[in-house]
Amino acid sequence: MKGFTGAMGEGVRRVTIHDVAGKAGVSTAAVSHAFNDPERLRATTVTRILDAARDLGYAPNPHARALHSQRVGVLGVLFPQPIATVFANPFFASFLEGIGSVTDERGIGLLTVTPLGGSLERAIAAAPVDGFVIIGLDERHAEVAPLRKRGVPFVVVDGDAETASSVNVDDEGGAYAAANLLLEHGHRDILVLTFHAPPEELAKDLGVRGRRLRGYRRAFVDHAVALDDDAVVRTFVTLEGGDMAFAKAWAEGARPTAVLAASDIMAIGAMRAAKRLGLRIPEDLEVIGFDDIPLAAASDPALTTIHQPIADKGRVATRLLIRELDEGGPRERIVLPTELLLRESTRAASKKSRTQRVAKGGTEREGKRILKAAAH
Amino acid sequence: MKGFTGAMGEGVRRVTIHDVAGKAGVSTAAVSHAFNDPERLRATTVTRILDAARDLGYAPNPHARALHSQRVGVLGVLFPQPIATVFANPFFASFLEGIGSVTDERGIGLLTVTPLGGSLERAIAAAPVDGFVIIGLDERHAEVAPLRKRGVPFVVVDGDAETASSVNVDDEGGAYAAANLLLEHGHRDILVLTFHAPPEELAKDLGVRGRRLRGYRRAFVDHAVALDDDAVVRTFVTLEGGDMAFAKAWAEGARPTAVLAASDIMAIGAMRAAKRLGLRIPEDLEVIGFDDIPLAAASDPALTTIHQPIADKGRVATRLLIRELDEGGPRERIVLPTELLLRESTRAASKKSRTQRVAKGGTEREGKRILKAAAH
DNA sequence: AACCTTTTATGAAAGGTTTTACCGGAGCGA
DNA sequence: TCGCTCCGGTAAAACCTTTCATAAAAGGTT
Repeated sequence: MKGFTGAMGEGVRRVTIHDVAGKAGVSTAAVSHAFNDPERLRATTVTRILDAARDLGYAPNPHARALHSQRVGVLGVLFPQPIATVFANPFFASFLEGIGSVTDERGIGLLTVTPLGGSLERAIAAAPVDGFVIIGLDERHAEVAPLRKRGVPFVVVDGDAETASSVNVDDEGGAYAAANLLLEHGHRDILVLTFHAPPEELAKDLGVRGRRLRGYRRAFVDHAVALDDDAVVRTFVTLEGGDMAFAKAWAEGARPTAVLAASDIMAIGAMRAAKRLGLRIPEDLEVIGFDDIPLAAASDPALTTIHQPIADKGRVATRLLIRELDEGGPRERIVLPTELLLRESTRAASKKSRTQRVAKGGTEREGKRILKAAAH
Repeated sequence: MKGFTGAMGEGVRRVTIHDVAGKAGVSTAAVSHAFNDPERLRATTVTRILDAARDLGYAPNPHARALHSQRVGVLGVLFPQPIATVFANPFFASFLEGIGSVTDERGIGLLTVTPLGGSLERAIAAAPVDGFVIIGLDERHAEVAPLRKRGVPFVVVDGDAETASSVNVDDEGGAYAAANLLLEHGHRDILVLTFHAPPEELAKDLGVRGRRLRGYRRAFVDHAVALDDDAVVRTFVTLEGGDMAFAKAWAEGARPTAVLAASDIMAIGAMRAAKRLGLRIPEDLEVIGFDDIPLAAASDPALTTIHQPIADKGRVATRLLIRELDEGGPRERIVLPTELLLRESTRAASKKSRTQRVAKGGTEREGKRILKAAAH
């Protein structure tokens, strides 16, 4: 860890508990008590101390406090990618919003932790936090393992964990519903857009990518439709990635009548490419995404997609972590429901409500029930 | 500060430098040296210590390190509002992206700090950071003043500061350009949407709001057009705020031919209301925003606006702060340029490039030059 | 072998807080 | 008056690391 090396701005030594004790004519212990357990002291003494503290502008040193209590009141959110890309991604924005709503109400700080000089492990070691929410990284990941050893509690989101709590959404069920919709519409030539992943995940269809792909595949099997390997394309989780992937497939002669994208942003990219090629959506091409990012509703046409409760994932994970920190609560595996959201990029099949539930999903309320049920 | 109270997850006492020293048969000082200044030790000793450390899974305690060195390697970003609203706001997302790009490359952590139980002051006191980037808060703000006393360096963004560096954009110039465009298009009945602000700022037209309003007013004066007080409406910086404000003005009989909004999101809200009322944009109503958030380009019609380099503000502020921390660099006042971006919510006036520069603005490169120039 | 100079390693202090154990005194009942 | 409890407060240890001054070891000279 490099960080800063130079000297402090001004030479103003910070006022410490000793200064306050001196001014108030008491011991440092008394000052500490005045702040943390005023009952133990005579009322007059307390006010005398508090007055002195205010005059001096005293505030307890967070580092000293943390060192002693082994608690800083800060939670780390561990991302596998540079922070700039994190904040540029609306998915993470929603996720952080969920986490933030909990930390805020508990008066806890939020530290974003990203690879330090390429190494997540170093970043983890240097982070002054009480626990981690880990997103999109498997517990088995080499960089994460040391956490266990250090005894720092963590919760895994969008990943599997044996030794820690985990929060996931029903990726497979959502993917099944998405593929099922297109197959029911009669499509037989569907382009599947999925994303890049580390080799070990690819090999075993692990992680989010694997689960979604499994859902797609299961629907194809149930409809007795073959899913050609050529029809499954891996690309980047960006608008450009989706655009390129569709354009490339088209250029190579593919003529899909529908697109099944494992992420909204790729779906929107594919729509852009399709429109450029003169295709009408949904008349010539039906498109369905995954995630329901804010842009999905605003895109043209509005994107039919699988909604997943992104902010809720953050909220649930954070509550779990805090409980583990506070009470050493039990490990849990939470799976939140997903939901099919019919918008304009697919043809209306019935005159039912535009928002219909996925068979395997459920309402948000059910999601909370799942959480509660699992809590015992 | 409440935070956690309970016991640590497992009883596994963390491995300390003493454990490593014991295992390697050396003193704790030697272990410290092995990590921080290996040259001082014999090579064989170093490897022996490092091996022991690895076996034990040792990592230096960040809190102890921070306490001793008076440095944690974490920067705080101070927001005047709950964290959930922060991450929900694309403006802040861009801003954080800029900050993050710098902290990341320096291996520094990023802590978001928001009011703790309603009090920013308490949040500030409890935050384990080396310095703050303060956004949208005046240095004179009662909650911020204690920072000075505590000797924690900070940089103010979108606010004025006497005793600290500040980073702002040319709000007034941008606003002038926006108003000027509409006035040149011949509009005489313009609805101005501005936002709520604390009373003291309102009174003196301080802060971002004041500067933008000043720019609008100056243009009106230059065009010898009166700006009626009724035509300046204060509302919330949300889509709903802009929608409501326009609808209300309309309901009260106002029939503006153009809208001058001090923020994109309000402009988009106003467009929504106008479309609902059957107005065509830009034929019946020209609209211009401010900020150039991502949504501005995606809205329908695409919003003409004043671009401000949001991410750059974050980057510049962070570099300034780090320099002050490292070298105690001098205070600076940076003003970054703004830029008029012509899109679809205003009528095309000429066949020139769709992006044209504001007289008082400049390119990004010029922005950097300003920074550099000011650095001496 | 004695002495000097480097090199290598250590002891102890410092950094600021919280907390445990304890102490002196006051009040009270016997 | 003795002995007990309770109150208000304090001393000192503990949290873990880094660093300064210094000691010990190693190596080289005479």
